Amino acid sequence: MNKTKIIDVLSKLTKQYQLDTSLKFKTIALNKAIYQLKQFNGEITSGKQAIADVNSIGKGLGERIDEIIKTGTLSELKTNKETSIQTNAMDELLSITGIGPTRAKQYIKDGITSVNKLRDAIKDDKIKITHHIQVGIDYYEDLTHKIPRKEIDDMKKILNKEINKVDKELVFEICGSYRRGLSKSGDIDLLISHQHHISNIDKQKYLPKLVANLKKCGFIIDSLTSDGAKKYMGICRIEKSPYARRIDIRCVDYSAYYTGLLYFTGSKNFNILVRKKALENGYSLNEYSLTNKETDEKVILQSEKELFDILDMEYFKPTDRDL
DNA sequence: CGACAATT
DNA sequence: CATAATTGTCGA
Repeated sequence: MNKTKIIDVLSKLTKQYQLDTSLKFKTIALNKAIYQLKQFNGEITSGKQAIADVNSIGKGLGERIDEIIKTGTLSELKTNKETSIQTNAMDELLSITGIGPTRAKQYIKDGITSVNKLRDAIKDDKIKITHHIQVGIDYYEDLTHKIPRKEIDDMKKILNKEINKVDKELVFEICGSYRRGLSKSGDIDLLISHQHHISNIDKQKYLPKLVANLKKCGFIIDSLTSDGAKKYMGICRIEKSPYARRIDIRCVDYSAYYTGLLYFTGSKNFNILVRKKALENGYSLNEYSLTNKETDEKVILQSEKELFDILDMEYFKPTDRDL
């Protein structure tokens, strides 16, 4: 009860912070603190107690929590209509892919406060936009919908067929929340590699070839990137589905396949856990490699399981990584 | 080309 | 102090 109120007020404060790009890192810190407050099971009785019991809360936030407990709000929180219009506009504009804080702020200054107003401004030739933003607007409604697992199962068949057409020995996996077994996903996160190319896989042009095939068969219907040999971002759709979907494809050297698989499967919290475990065991881990810090040697993994063994931790199935 | 924006 | 790499856009 008490905690919810505090989170509620602090959430309003982050939205207000978002309007000022110079407060970028304060916003990040505040969001981190809100996340920790949500994780914390228990009452918040004072700022002092919050500092002691909850991670990511320091002196400044402690004082703010005391103020919220005492007055129910924060004096720095603006309540005027203008600010609330701006925070809502910021939320909506930032939800368009291709628009970040800098552009959103500029648009709001120009009186563009919603997706529809942005559409009008483009139609009336008032502003210029990137291709990425155009695609973000074109598919805005579609992309608000989550993807049912069954639909990705169907996509997997198409992907398997087209990947095989490029090269029979390519390996691939759909990562992200799909691999973690969730019933819905925000996008499709595809990782591809090839056992015989331990480095410079991009020279083989597997990714551009695959993208060309996926366009030809009608699966990919629009693109956010075009020339990349390592990373592709675009829009896809299967006939049965009422909505277009976001797809990301990464092509990595086989030497980085299993670290990439781990990284792109997540979850974010699980990755943090494994990286920490790696450090404790004298290794550093990122999406590209597992490196022994003593010898500076990179371990070329042959499976995910091998990574868990080296780090002396029990194997986590993908479906157990949703922390 | 380099600086900047945005994404993951 | 604040993740790093990839890609796209714009202006000199």
